[in-house]
Amino acid sequence: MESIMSGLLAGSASDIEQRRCELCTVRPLAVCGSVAMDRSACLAAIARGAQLAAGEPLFHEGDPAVEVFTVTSGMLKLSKLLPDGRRQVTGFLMAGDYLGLAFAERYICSAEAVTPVRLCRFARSAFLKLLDQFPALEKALLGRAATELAAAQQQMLLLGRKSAHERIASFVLQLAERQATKEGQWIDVPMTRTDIADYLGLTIETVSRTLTSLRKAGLITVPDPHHLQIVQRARLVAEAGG
Amino acid sequence: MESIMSGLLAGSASDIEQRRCELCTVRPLAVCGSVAMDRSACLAAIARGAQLAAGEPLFHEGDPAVEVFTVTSGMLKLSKLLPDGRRQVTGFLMAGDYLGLAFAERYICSAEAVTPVRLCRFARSAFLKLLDQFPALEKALLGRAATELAAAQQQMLLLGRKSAHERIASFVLQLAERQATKEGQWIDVPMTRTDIADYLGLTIETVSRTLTSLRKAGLITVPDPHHLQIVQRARLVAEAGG
DNA sequence: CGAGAGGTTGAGCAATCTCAACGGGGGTGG
DNA sequence: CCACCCCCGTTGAGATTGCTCAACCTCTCG
Repeated sequence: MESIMSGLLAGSASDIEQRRCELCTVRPLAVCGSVAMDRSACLAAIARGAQLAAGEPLFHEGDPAVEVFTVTSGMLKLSKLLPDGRRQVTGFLMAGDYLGLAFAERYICSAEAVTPVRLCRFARSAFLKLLDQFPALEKALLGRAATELAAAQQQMLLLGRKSAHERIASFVLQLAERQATKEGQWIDVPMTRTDIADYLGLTIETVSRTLTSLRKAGLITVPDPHHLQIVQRARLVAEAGG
Repeated sequence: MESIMSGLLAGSASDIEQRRCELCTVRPLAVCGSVAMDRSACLAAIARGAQLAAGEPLFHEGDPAVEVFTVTSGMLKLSKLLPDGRRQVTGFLMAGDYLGLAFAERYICSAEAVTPVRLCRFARSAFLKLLDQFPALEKALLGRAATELAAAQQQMLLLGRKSAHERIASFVLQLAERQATKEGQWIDVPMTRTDIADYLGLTIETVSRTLTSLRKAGLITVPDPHHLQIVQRARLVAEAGG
């Protein structure tokens, strides 16, 4: 249970290994941040572990939101669909992220595993009770929501006003940032070109072409479709256009 | 103070008139919803009234977030800028809306009055204290954040995947919905074509042309640039593409 | 009365999409 | 074990949507 707390309260990506939920996995837990709590009360929240294979859906847009989740490893994508099948990926979630905003009655988007995923699942009702017991958790959640809102606005700026080159450059930089990559290190790209396209509001062909163009211009290298490396960070930042 | 509470707790747009903040305006208050509260404690929050003329900025992206606000009348727009001046409007706020998410140290976007605006302003520190005193307020805020997040995701879908026609049709329907317009009633369009374009990720020319095209197709009428009317709702919904 | 802001319309252009072909890798079934 | 298929990614050529540039109109405000 502490891990949920720490997952929500801790921000840095460096201690991901220590965030695994002890109710869900076997891994013992590290210190639990600043929240004082009654562990047995927490245990009452009937958390359960869960795993998803790559490509497996967790829930669909419009399903009743009976559970909330925290990701302990792997990557998920959130998406929305238009009736004719056009898709918009609204975000990628990684270890430590929270899923299924506690106050909507139904999920507002679909969630699907990009890589194999491990998570903690909680009955929503139990989670809501937990919020009452631990005000600090509620504050953390509010902070999380604010962060997500800021990210959403940034993405609106990208989708509404940036060119394909700028979108791809921004995306690469964002990937690097979330992985705390140092200059020259490999960056993991777990998602497919289709996922990237649906995230950036482009087609897969444009994603592919633009990556090729950045590669040919010497800003990045792309050893295989699921790895890349930033070669000229400054020029890539310029290409990202703010 | 009750009005802030009710502004945050009440959802429906129908009682806007009863939401005016009594600390800021002269209007007496209606019932205050479900929150028990100590009024004098609330008054301690040093709320102040404020007015803005159309076009006047309230704050800019990146400014230290020393105050939070609730809108009591008029319309505001939120926007983000790229270094070269491209703009994305991330939302329009109306009476009852909340401004300046309490947990960020700096404003993540700029706010500017579209029409003359009245609002309540609170020192952020006082507002945060208030949150501690009234857990229900915090819950309401969390609910607000969830709603905004859902709207943001919907907007990402629009920006990433919808055509110009679909964007305009969606926008018109959204305007009608927020004004609780009945079929055939006039819809107010307080913002300029530039604002609409920056909200929908289009140019003003495309906005203008597309509205003309919807008008010529008989789906709407546009008596003047700041008013319109839905004539064939079903076809407009179809045009909005989900 | 002139200037400027906001809006509409037209013509041409270009970024991005669509359609199509092709190649590699992995899983599956014969 | 191998052939086949399917998914994923890349590349090319042509089509199209929406942008750019430009003219013009109306209304408001000095």
